[in-house]
Order: sequence, then structure tokens, then C-alpha cells
Amino acid sequence: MVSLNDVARAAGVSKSVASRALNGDVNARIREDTRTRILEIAEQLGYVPNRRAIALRFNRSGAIALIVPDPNNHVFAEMLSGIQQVATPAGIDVLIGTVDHAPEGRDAVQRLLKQGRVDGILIQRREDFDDNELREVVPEGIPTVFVNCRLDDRTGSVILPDAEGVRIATEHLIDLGHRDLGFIGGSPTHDTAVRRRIGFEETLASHGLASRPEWVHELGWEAPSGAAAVDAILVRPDRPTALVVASVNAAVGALSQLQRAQVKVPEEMSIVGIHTTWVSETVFPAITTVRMPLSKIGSTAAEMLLGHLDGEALSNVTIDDPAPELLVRGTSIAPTKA
Amino acid sequence: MVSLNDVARAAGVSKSVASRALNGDVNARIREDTRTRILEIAEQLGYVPNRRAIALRFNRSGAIALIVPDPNNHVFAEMLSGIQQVATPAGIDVLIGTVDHAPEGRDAVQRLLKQGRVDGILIQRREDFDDNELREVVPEGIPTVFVNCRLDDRTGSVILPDAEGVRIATEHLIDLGHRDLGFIGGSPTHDTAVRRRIGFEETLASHGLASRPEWVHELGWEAPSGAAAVDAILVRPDRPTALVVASVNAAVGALSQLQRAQVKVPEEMSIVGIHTTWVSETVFPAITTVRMPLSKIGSTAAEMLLGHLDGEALSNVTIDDPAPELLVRGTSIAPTKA
DNA sequence: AGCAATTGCACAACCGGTTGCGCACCGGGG
DNA sequence: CCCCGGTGCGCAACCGGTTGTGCAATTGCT
Repeated sequence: MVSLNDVARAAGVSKSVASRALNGDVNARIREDTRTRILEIAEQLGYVPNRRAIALRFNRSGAIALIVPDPNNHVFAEMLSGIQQVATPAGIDVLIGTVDHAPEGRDAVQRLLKQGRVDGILIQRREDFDDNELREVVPEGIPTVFVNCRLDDRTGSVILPDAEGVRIATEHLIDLGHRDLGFIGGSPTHDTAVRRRIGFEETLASHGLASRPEWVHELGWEAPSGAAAVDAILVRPDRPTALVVASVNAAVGALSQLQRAQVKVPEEMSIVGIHTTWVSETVFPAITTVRMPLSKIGSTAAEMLLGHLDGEALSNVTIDDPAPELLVRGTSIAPTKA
Repeated sequence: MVSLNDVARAAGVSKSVASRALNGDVNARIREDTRTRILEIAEQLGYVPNRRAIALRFNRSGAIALIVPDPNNHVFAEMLSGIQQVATPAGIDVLIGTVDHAPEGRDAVQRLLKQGRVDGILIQRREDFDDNELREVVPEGIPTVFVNCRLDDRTGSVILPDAEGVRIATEHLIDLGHRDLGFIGGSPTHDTAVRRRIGFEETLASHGLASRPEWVHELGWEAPSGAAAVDAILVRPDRPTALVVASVNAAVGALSQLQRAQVKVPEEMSIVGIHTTWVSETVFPAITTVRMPLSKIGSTAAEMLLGHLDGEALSNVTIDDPAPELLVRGTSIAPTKA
């Protein structure tokens, strides 16, 4: 590796002049020909500043960590792309990590910062983390932005318009003529899951409809939970004619489980999910969903974190632009007269 | 952050003694009580060595990069878990990156190393990278292990038993009685795709069956490619009774497209895919697949890279333990007599 | 007691950058 | 001629560790 010293020596100047020339220091007094000579030699030698030295000098690593429950998740991938859109131009690298339950998880996350590997973290709540556990993993004082989740007494979060998204999904079904609606939600330990369920209940209420507790199942966001919720609904003698599923993976699980149970979708049961992925677009029938601004949540969170590292205050933001968008596919039609 | 200096000062010793005590330097001559005092104080102060300083001193960052075509991919996630299993205990962090086409992609990858952000890279070939482009992105001399792909003249690769996996899939169908087999493969620019197609052809040949070129489509590994391949097969008057699909996402695409075209799976068309994910297990019918040792490929590649960074030679390895495993699900049955 | 060997620790250089400051040299004005 | 200010550059400290070496104090031996 060619170092600043190598450049300086080749140019016949000292490290300091070389550094100032390469950084374009306007206050530096350097003869024009010296400056260009240094730049040329640096170019020629392929000089690249050593991040490790910079990191030590400025006590900044130039990296942030993204802590996710499960990298095997499309929602995460779209968020990541938004994060990279902000981080990469800023010269910031992104490190992906997962977090176990405390105390191992807590230690791992804190080590990242204490060791100076990263300057701050973006963290997505695990579905099975309650507030206390989340608080313990990310103690106050470490630069953190919560993504797609919120911890009540903490600032620094970016969330989606969850209630609004669910309202759009629910009203789509109501507009089609459905009156008997079920809800398959995430685990209620997760604040996002709670917001979505409330969005469902409120939308029903605003249309003068009642929520049927036996049709509301909050088991989790992944496919098996969606399938289990369908099982729980199908054992009952009376069924809803449509399901609002508060996640896309659970919607895939629900759809498949309905097909397994020989319930025709959408003829006998409509489904609307939240978020859209290649899977929900690919399966047959493709799933009607509400697209949420996932990429935007990533970019906004990254901007907030980077700003915070530069001294700006954290805040709690809800992404409302772009607005949630209904994507009508093949799993939602008017209820068939029985 | 508490530094070594802080510990030394609190213990009333010099940096050097503190460092040697904390590192358990056996050659160091330190009085026993001094040593324990230092350790206690370090513990008490919560001292954690600063990685940035270590990185600068040893010219090692303690991180590796995993370059993938698309983090939104289950295959990648399982590999990542294998990598983390090796890297984490070794104190090595993993940075996830993607790579564009040259020259931007090349520059981005090389900057990671030149800047000293990472010590080496694990790279998975993009489906649309030919040998030359891959070679350009990762020039000789930078510590690299190719994962799930191989570049002929380069050492340092870990691949799957691709031909063997496809053989198992193909023979499963032949054993069921299928004689008319189609093949949906990845883009032939990718060496893995080529190995799998060859595995298909050879298995057919070894059973005295002929491959029908019009039933062999190598469009890509993702769901839309699988769907497109199905379209291409269905337009013909004669059809195979079963499909070997060389990836799992394309298998999902193929299954859904068949359902769209009202072709009953598995009654009218069987499908066997390669790799298994929650999607292939969830959809209805669940897809019969061959599980490949994806986690192992990750751990093996990580071990090779870390070993190489410690001076060991690179090699080209095929993972044959655990062996590929046939998972019979719902998309493969004996052909129905027409 | 005298000398060598050993013990216990501190000093300082180094990794590769950035940056405050000082110094030599130059030209211009009184 | 002297002084002053500006110009162009180098010196050295610093970030936080590791490590070769030096030096005093203690110990051991005769």
C-alpha cells in the first residue's frame, strides 16, 4: 500500500504539505506547482488514504451497523437498499448484524461500538423482543436509530404509516363489499404490530363494523404464523370472507394454507397483505398488498443517524411520502353470495 | 471511551506494562500483584481495546466483506449464517456489499481493500458477470475466495456439488417413471449454471434418455426467469412431464406460472428444484427440492479466507459433506398416463 | 562486601494520517 | 538599511494501541 509518506517523499515535500494539498485545504499556503506536483504523483502512485489511520485520528470508523432480526427477509433487503443509497455516497460502509437475546446480544451490539467498529447503529426490533429487552440491547447514549419500530421513551426512530397502510387494505375489502373481516397480525410485543391491529380495528369501527376477536390472530409475521392463524380461523363454524394480513410473508403462509385446506382464494376468501415482495407477486394468485415506503424508511433512518453523528438531534419520524399504495392483484374480489 | 492510557494511569503503571498485562504476555516480567491490579482496574473501568488502533498497528482491519449479487436472496442468507459461524468466534466482522458492473463495481470492491476497510473478500458471482468481468472486479493479488462459483485459472473457491445435486433431482423424477424431462437453468455465463446443466444432461444420458433442447431453457435463477421458461415450454405442442429447475426461486416462478396456465402440478407436471427455502416449503404444493450444504459453503469459505490471511494457501474445494439431500414434497409424483 | 544476573518497570518508536505552529526567506515601504 | 508582513514549507504532537530496549533496584553468589 502506498502511504502519504510515500507520496510526500516522491514529491520531495513533507507529510503535512502533502496532506494539505490532497485535502484541498484552502487555508494552506502551497505554491501552485507544488500542489499540482503532489496531486499528480499521488494519482500516479495510486494513493488512497488509509481509513484505519483516519478512523484512529478522528475517532470515527466511517461505518454503521444495521441490526436485523433476520437477513433472510425481503423487507430487510429493501430497507437496506435505501440505507446504502444514503451511506455509500457519504463514504459510510454498512455492516449487517443480527442480535441474540440478552445478555449475549447486548454484549455483541455494545462491543461493536466500544471497539470502535461502527459509529452508530440502525436497529430493527426482533418480533420477540419486548420493550425491556430492546432497551437493554441498546442502552441510552449509544447513537441509535430504531427502524420500523419505536421505543416509547426514546428519540431516534423512523416508522411506517402502519395504521394508514392497514386502513387502505381494510377499506379496499370493505369497498369490495366484505363485511366479515379477519385480521392476521404480528406478535403484539412489537409496537408495529400493535399499530397495525389498531388501524384495523379503527377502520372497522369507522365503517360501523365490529371486529370479531375470534377472527383476530396475532401470532407473528412470518409464513408459519400466517398458516397457523388460518388454521385457527378455519376450525370455527363461521368464517370471515376476507383477511387483512399485516405482513407479506404471513400473507404467503395464509394463502398457501387456505389452498391446502381447499379454500378457494379469492372466491371463498380474499386476502390483502402489507408490503410487497417478489414472492407475493409471483405466487398464484399474486397477492393484493399495500406497498409501504420501505426503501424510504431506510434512507431516512440512515440520514438521521449520519446527521446525529454530526451533532444533529434525533427525532421520531413517520414516513408519509411516498404514501402507502394499494396494489390490487389476484387475491381480492367481491364476496360471492353464499 | 476508556483507553489503555486511562487504565495505566489508574493502575499507576506505564502503557507498556498495562498492555503486556492485559495481553497475558508470558515473556513480560511483571510482578504478580501489579498484573492483577491492572486486570482489576481494566475490568472495573470497562476497558475494551480500540479496534481502530489495533487495525492501524497491525495493518489488519479484522473484517471481511461478503459481496453478493442481491441480499434479497435466501441462498445468500443461509451462506451468511455459515460465514458468521466462523467469523464471529474469530472476532472478525462481516460487511455486506453488492457489486455493480465495471468500472464502478471494480472500483468499489478495490476501494474496500485499499482503504483498509476489510482484509479480504468473499464474492459470489453475479449471474450476469462473465469470466472477464469477474476477473476485472477482483484482480489477482487481493485476498479472495469465490463462493459458489469458480474462475478457472484462479485458486480460492468453494463450490457445491452441483452436478450431483442435479443428478439426485433428475434421478428422483426418472425413478418415478418420468421419461420426458425439461430443464430450467441459470444463465450459462455462470459456471454453476453450466455444472448443473451438464449434471442434467449426463444423468439423462446415463439412463439412456435424450435431452430435448427445446425443453432446456437457461434464462436465469430468479422467479421471472422460471416463469418465462415455463411459457417457452408451454407454447410447444409436446410437453415434458416433469421439470428439473436448477434453482429454488426459479422453481417458485415455474410452479406459479404453471398454475396460472392451468397446468396441474404435480398431476400434469412434476417439478424438482435445487435448494430449499421457506418459500419453497410454504407454497402450495410445497416444492420437492434437493437441499445443498449452503451453510457449510459459507463456513468453509470463511475458514479458507481467514486461513489465507494468516498465510495459508488457497485451494479449490467442493463441499461434499453434508451430501445433497432430496426433500420430497408435493410437486413430484409419477407421471399420469395420458 | 563486591559484582553479576535477574527482576520490574518506563521510555520511545511506530502504524498513517491531520493540524497547530514556527521558521526561513522574500519583497516592499519608510 | 531595517523592519514588517506574507509566503511556502517542515516539525512535531496526537489518535490508541504494541513492542524492542534501557535502566534502576533487587537478588544471588562467592
